[in-house]
Amino acid sequence: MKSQVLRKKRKSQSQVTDEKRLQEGQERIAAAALNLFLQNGYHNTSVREIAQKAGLSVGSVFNYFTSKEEILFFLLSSGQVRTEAGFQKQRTEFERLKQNGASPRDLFLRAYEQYAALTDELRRNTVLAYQETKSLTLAERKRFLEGEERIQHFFEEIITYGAAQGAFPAGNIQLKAHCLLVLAQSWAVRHWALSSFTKLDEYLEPLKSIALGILESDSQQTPALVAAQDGKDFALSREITS
Amino acid sequence: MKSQVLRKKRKSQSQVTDEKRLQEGQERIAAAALNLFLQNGYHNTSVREIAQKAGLSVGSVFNYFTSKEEILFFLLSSGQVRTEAGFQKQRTEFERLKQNGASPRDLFLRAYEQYAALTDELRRNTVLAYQETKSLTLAERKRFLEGEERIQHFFEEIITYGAAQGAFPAGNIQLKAHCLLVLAQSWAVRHWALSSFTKLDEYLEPLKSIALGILESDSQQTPALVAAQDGKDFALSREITS
DNA sequence: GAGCGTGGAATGAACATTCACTCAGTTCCT
DNA sequence: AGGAACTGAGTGAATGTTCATTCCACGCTC
Repeated sequence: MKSQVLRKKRKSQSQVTDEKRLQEGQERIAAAALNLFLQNGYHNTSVREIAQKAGLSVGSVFNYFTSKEEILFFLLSSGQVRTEAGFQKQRTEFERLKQNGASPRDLFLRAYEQYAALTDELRRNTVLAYQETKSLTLAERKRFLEGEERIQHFFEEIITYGAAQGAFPAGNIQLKAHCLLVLAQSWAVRHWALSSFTKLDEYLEPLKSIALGILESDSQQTPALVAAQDGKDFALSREITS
Repeated sequence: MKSQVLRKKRKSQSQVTDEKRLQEGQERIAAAALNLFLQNGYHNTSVREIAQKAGLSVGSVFNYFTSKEEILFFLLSSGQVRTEAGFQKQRTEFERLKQNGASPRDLFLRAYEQYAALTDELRRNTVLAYQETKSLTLAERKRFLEGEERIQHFFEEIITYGAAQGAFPAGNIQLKAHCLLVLAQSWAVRHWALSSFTKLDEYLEPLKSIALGILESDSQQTPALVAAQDGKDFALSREITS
């Protein structure tokens, strides 16, 4: 796959040419940067600190990346690349499972487990993504969000398949995919609020039944409106904030 | 309630003394800052820009806030303050609804609607919170996260009450509250992925049935494990990322 | 094996810029 | 007149990036 992730401009004359060495160096620098970014934020981390943590000089960092921002983009997109690769692998696996007569429900659970496992492994990258997407240039930000959309589409496909099989209702597929994604990602993003779950499995296990509930929810049948007898109440939220 | 949110050090001699004027000024500056922070991020926004947008000079900004960071904290915590105030108001309203024989289910829906409305109104603050919590000092960051926990507790209380009434199963209350919160907040945080929902209500309406599903999910009964016949598959997620 | 040339890689002082914050002076209002 | 509020040029510190220089591993020649 090479390193098509980065589109180098190579304007500086001194640049690492050996592909293997380049990749290893990038990985090392990025790993150091990830720690610092998560600890202090992107903007409060200087290139000097990154260089020091990576065991390099300031100048060398710029032999591996053309800018500080490129390090950030490297971190964010490498998470996506891995996730998409995972889904691609699943595509082929799905065919096999379908042959074995696996139900849409099982297919989904399988995919969800794997996505959750990935989010767990890339927990730090995910957090960084939520926090620092804004620090990218407009073009890179757009590219990144497109990747996120592609991931959501995977889930939409799975749900669509299940709906076509009549396994779950067809309504609001986009919303369902969104909710499923968000709940999985929240393991990373709001990890501080889930301290009672020490390991992913403890969180994932109950989450799976919630996820199935989402899949099977039929959003067409709206739940009865509450307190409809008292019109004033609905202005309360506005009142609060004025 | 005064403005206990901010603990001023007042080291500079020139400071706005009139309480009312102070608050109004802070509101105006903060409003200008919020726009800029969301557009360009906290660190890419200079105090000069904030001052200009607020129609003030640089120096004056520092008559209202002692530091740039204090503006950020003001924005983040004012969102929380409003949310908590909203919940407090609901507390009393709950008593009235209970008298009228409202079911726990209705109580919850009522609370959820209001929280969603608040999140919608404070959408910008919420996004900022997710992005820039890291830019606070450690002490302030801690204080902010404590506020978030308090909000989650409100939901836990509601669920606990409903469970005590036997309206929904009691398992994993913390998890349920977390999921409900996250899904509501995702309207703000992942708003770009929900472009097909133009108005909060379009999102909230189907979300409510999902939320009820979460409430009623019984996480004790774990869903049947998938592909249990093929042990290798469970290592795949690890394989993907190596 | 000694001496030399070559070029990829590492270095860190230097540069230009930006920015939060200050303060001496001014304006405004009563 | 007098104090509260405002002003904005100035300050010093910090930062991303550059580049002239150094380092070093290798192959070549004698």
